[in-house]
Amino acid sequence: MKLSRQFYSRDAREVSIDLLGKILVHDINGIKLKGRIVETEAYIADLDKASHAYGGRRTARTEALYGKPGISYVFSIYGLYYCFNVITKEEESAEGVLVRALEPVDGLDEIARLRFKTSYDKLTKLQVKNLTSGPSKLCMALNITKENNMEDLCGDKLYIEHDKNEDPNNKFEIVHTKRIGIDYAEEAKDFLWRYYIKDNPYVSKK
DNA sequence: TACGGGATCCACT
DNA sequence: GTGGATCCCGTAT
Repeated sequence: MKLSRQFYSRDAREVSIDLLGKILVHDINGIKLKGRIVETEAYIADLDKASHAYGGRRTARTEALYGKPGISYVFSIYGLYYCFNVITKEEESAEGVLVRALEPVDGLDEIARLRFKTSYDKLTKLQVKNLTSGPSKLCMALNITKENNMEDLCGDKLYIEHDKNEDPNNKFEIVHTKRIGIDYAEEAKDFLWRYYIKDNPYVSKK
């Protein structure tokens, strides 16, 4: 079952936590690439010097952050990579969740090809671990690019769904810790706004 | 119009 | 653990 607009219409920190264990799906001409979300980070412009929209900064790039909950914000970084966020809370609020790592679930051969140009069964152990264990790795793996910026995740192409195999009696443990790669953000760099599933091998950094 | 740097990854040491 | 890749965007001139 697909996550509803309502799911996204909450504080980015709550959404970050509840996204753990959910399945990100990119439908590429009928081939479904799927990964279980195992690591997220919250960004809340009003409180957060690490946010691209801090201080009400509003440009062509950050426009998605101000959009309605449940749309994507994909930005490019270091000239060659992309990062994927989901927008939360409400229009004009500039809150979002960076999806930092996935555990590959479906479309494994296609994912392996997109990352390493080979089939899944030919991957080394290290390559398997590196398939989706980082924010830009997962974009390469699921073929998420700037073309997917401001995509409505309540649509049929790029969306997030509940994991039907999740066992409600055996809930995973969630670690709350500091975010990555934002040392410039002064006090905000110490906010415990990164969340991950304890002991999952695809988490980008312990 | 120019310049500097980034919510990263990878190869190499 | 370190540095290079590589380009788009934000900010200043």
